[in-house]
Amino acid sequence: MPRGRTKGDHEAKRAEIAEAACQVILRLGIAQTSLSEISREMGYTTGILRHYFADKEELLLYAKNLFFDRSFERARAAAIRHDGIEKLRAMAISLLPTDTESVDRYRLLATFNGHAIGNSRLMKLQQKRNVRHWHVFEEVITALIESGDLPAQLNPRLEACGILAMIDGLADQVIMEPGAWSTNELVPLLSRYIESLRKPASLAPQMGRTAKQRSA
Amino acid sequence: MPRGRTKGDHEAKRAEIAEAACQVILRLGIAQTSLSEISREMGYTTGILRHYFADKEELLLYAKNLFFDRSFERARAAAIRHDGIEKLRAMAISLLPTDTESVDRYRLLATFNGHAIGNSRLMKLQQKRNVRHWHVFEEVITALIESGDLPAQLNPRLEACGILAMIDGLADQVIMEPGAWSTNELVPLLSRYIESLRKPASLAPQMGRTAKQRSA
Amino acid sequence: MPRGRTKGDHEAKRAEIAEAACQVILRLGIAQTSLSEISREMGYTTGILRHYFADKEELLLYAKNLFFDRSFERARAAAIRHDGIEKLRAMAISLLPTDTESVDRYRLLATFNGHAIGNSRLMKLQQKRNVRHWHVFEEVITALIESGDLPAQLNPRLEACGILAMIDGLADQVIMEPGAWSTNELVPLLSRYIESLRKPASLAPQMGRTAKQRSA
Amino acid sequence: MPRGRTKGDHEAKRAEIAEAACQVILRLGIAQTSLSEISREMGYTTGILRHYFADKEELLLYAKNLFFDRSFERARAAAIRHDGIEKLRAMAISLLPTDTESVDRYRLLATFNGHAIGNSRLMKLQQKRNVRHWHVFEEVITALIESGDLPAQLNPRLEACGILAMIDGLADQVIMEPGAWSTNELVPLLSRYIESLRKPASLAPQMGRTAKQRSA
DNA sequence: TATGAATGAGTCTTCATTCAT
DNA sequence: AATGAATGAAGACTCATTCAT
Repeated sequence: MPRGRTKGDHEAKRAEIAEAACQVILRLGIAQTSLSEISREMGYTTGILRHYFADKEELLLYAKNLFFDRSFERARAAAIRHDGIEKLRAMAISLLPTDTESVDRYRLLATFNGHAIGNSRLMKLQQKRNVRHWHVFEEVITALIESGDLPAQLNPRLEACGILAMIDGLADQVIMEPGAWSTNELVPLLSRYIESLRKPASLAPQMGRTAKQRSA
Repeated sequence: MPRGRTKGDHEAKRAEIAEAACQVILRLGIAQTSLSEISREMGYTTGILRHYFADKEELLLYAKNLFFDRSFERARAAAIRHDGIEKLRAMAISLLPTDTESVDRYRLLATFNGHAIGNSRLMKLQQKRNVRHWHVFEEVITALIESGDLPAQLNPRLEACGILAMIDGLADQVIMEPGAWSTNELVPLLSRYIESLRKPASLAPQMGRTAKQRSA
Repeated sequence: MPRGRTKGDHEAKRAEIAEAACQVILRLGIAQTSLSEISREMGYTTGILRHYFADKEELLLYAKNLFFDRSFERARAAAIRHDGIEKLRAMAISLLPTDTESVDRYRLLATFNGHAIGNSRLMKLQQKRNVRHWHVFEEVITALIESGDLPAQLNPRLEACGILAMIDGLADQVIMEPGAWSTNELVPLLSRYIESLRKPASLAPQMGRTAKQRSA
Repeated sequence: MPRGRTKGDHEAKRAEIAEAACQVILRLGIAQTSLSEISREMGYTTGILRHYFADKEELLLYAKNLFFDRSFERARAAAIRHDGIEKLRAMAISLLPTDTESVDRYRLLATFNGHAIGNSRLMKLQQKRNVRHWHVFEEVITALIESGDLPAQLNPRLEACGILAMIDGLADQVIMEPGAWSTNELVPLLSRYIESLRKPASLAPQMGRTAKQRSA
């Protein structure tokens, strides 16, 4: 082999760099995340980054995708062992921030989301990830409706959005006060939400914000 | 001396600057928000900022507080005209992102939250705001339990967290795809969630992520 | 006047900076002309350049224009005191590099021309300057033809190009060996060239590079 | 050992690299010409250059010489088939930029000349090339004077400079607007210039720039 | 109060060069 | 001979901050 180095290393190194970048972000915040700090995190010098990424933006983008695009695979994997509405519940719960690693993942998500505000290019990329995410849920919900496990009047797209909202919202709370919420509290909360999809009667005729119908 | 309004003007100018800062953040993203851009937004030059804020950090902090500390007052105000569980619903709905202004408020929130990751000082400040926020809900929920409108076994603190999670989570979704979700969809979703608090039977005995108990 | 500084300074400072840039280019070459060297040349620090120029390219462009766009005004001024073919001669001679200052001007010209190769944007700008330059000559030649001072069969555009070529070519030679050519040598050479425009008989029937007509 | 050609290959590779360097310079400009771009132009990677050149400067110098040192051989070759003043004309015309290749040669010349400004070492090298260049013309002119084809009062050194100036000056114009000047225009112009050497009467008594003598 | 000139540190980016393979 | 990983220095550019007016 006349190659000075092997080719496989390249992608692995990109991942290593991305990992380092995430560590720095979590430690110092994205505003203080400099390339020199990232390379120092790895024990290298700045110049090396150029071998693997065209510029800082590409590096951050890669880092973002590397970690988040995997999360919905996790959800799919969690679903596979369950049936009926349990499938939905298993998926949702698998996405909850339950340990340091998953909390950090949500901290990174919050970072990248915040970073995308005001940057339409980044925002579009975040959108895409998000859409892919709730497609996973949408599919399962649609199947559950067809199988009769969930009421027919549910809008799968909206319900997928709702579940994701609940999960992300809880994650936001956990991020903010890591010690304040235990898995034992969050799981039942999320379970009850999913359970509530089965009796969506009250969803019927509600309009806008003045909503006075129920007082009748 | 007729300059009695001097101090008031001073505070008014601080608010004006903070407003400009938020506009710039929404337009360019916080990473691209420079002091010169903020002053240009107002039609002034950089030097003026020094008269009103010690440094950039103070300015951003002030901007953040100015807009977010008001949001839960809005919720309180919305609650006042309602009774029973309707009070809770009205508060929640009043916080939903329904127009450009409120969407922008959540975009700013996402920005500041992301910006606080990795910066413990900022994070603590965000926490405080958040705590104050769900205290408002906690109080109302506690009152509703006492009045019998909500089941006694509910944990007010946790339920407040849940409602806020739902609202913030929905806001996150709206931020990402502003046109995708209408108020007519979000309000019933949120209403159903609040409705589900009334029958928390299923909340009882759920553990961890394996959760197979209910299939018995 | 509530102004911190006067406005007139601004343009003057730009010229001062441009002047410094040219000095550095002449001393170190354009490849070694860094912004820090330019600011050091002026006794300032690097940051100041940003007040007056968006980036390095704009600075260099401004420097180029500042010095070269004036040169053909010099030619026009030189022409004004003369008539007939003497006008042409006076213009041409006024453009010759005769002292340190004018030699430096041609050294800068060579630098900027070389710098524009491979950069179509810069090249277009150089073109424009050049075109304006020989328009000055073209006009005078056209007038001299009409007045009968020069033969009617001359192509003013081509002859303008020829005179400029002669001048620039001589300047190139002078640049390369500053001491080798005296004004006393160059002026007669250029004069004879201009003189030769009066008897353009031989210009008639010459084609391409094989040119065998004279052997007849 | 059948590697008798090793050294020849080495030199051939140097030329190949130099050729690539020139292509990159013409495409991107010398300021943007990086070693990695040069090696990429050849389909190699950066490391290879080290085997053939000590550093970048040596490479560029080699590239410069490779192409320009050949040009006056071209002139000599063109001269050989002609006699009398035709010899001079043939030489001059052979140096005119008439096709893409020769235009590119002058573009490179302008680049290297510009690059040498402010760098005395490079400037001296350019000088040497230039001197060799007009020595070729000087010799021919001297011979033509001796043979009576040109007037005795001509200064061969100065006239060589003049012819080169005319050629280089025209080349400068062609470089700037490649499509603007045809060979059919340039050749007669240059021919007339050379023709004018035969009647150098007017060269006699001209001084400085005030030159009013001829109006007597 | 407001300006804008000037600073200077920090960051990204480029790139020639080295070297193990 | 050729690769490409890694270095490290240098340069452009950004920007918060200071300050004389």
